[in-house]
Amino acid sequence: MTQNSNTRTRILDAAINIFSTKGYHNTRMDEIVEAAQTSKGGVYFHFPSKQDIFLGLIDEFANRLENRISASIAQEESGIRRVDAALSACLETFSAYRKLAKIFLVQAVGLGVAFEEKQWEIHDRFVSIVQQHLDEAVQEGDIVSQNTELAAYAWMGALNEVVVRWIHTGEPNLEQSLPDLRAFLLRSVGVPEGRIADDE
Amino acid sequence: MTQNSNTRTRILDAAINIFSTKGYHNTRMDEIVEAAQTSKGGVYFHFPSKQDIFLGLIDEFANRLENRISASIAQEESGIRRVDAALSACLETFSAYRKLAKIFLVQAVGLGVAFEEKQWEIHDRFVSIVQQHLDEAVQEGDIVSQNTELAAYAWMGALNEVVVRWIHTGEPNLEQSLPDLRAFLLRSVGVPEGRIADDE
DNA sequence: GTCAAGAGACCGACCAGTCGGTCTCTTGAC
DNA sequence: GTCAAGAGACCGACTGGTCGGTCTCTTGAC
Repeated sequence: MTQNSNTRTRILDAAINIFSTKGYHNTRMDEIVEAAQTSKGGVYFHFPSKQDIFLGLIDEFANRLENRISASIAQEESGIRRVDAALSACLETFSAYRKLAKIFLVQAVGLGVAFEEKQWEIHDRFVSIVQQHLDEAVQEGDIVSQNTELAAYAWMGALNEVVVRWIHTGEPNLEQSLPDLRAFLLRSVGVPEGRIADDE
Repeated sequence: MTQNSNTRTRILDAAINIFSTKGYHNTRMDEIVEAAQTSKGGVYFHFPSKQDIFLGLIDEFANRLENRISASIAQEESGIRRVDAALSACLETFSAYRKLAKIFLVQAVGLGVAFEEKQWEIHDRFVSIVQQHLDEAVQEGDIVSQNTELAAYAWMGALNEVVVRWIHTGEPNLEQSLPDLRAFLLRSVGVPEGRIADDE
C-alpha cells in the first residue's frame, strides 16, 4: 500500500536533490540514504531499485507536465491562444520544479539503451501534442502549410534548450523569456506578424 | 607524439562505436580493448584514461564542426546566404559523422559536473557564433530587432533536436530536411517570406 | 642493448543490493 | 485491560561482482 509514509517522501526528496545535481551514475544509494536520514533497508523497503526511483521521478514529472498542458489547452478556443496557454503552463511547470526538470531534461539523457526507450516514448508524446495542434492550425488557415512534424520537433528542441539554459544558469527567468519565446515560436510557423502582438 | 599508430586509430574507432551505442558509463574499457583488437596495455599506452578518450572525441568533433561552419560562412557575403552555408555545413558534418554526433549530442549529456563544464563551454561557442550573425543581420536590416540571444539558443535547440531525431531513427535524411528546417529557422527570426524562397 | 609498443594478469576501491534482525504499532481472544 | 501474536517499517553490516587502472613481462626493429 502506498501510504503516506514520511520516510518515503524523504527518500524521494533526497533522490530529487542528488540525482538532479550529480546525475544518475554519480549518485550513490548511500548518499540518498544519508540525505533522507534513513537506512539502506529503509530505501529498499520502499523502492525496488535505484533505477526504479529514477524512472519513477521522470514518469511522475512527465505526467504532471502533460496534465497541466492539456488542462491549459482545454480552456482555450482559438489556436494561438492555445499555444499561449500551453507555453505558459509549460514554462510555469518547469519553473516550479526546477530540479525535477533537470532530471527530466538533462540527467535522463545518454543513459544507454535501458533508459533511451522510455525517454523517446515520453518525448514522442509531447511531440505528438504539438504536431496535432499545428496541423489544426494549418487546417484552420492560421498558419501556412508546412512540415508540421519537423516544426513540432524544432519547437520541442527550442523550448528544451531555453529551459535547460535556465536550469543551468538560473536566468533569464523563464516567465520573462515567455514573450520573446512566444514571438519566436509563432513566427517560426508563419503566424502573421499582426497576430503575434495582440492576444485577442 | 601523435604518430600514425595503427593501434591508436583502432582504439579510437572502437571507442566511437561503443561509446556512441552504449554511452559513457555503460562502456567498459575491456570492450574497447577487445573491439580494437589490442590489450589493456595497448590502450593505456596511447591514452591516459577512459575519460580522456571520451573528451578527446568530443573536442575533436567540436573543432571539426566549428571549422567547417566557419569556413562555409567565410565563403559567403550576405547574411541569409551565410545562414544557408552554415546550416548546410552543419547538417553535412553531422550526417558524415553520425556516431561522433551521437556522442557529442547525446552521450555527453548528463554525465555530472565533471563533464558539464566542457559541455557548456563548447555549447556557448556555437551559440555565440549564431548570435553574432543574428546581430549582424539585425543591424543590416535583414531581420527585425529582437532578442537574439534567445533566438540563438532556440536555433541551437531546434537544430539539436532535429539532428538527434535523425541520429535515433535514421530519418528523415538530414539533407532532405534542410529546406524545411531552413524555412523554419529563417521565419523564426522574421526574415520576410519573399526572401526565404529564393537563394539569390 | 635499448626502447617504443603492446600483452594480459592482477589489484583494490567501489557500490547496488541482501538479509537477519529490531522496534513499534495493531489486533483480538480472554 | 492486557498480553500474545503478528505485521509493517526500518536498520546496517556484509557480500559478491564489477571495472578502471597498474605493473611486470615480451617482442621486434634498429
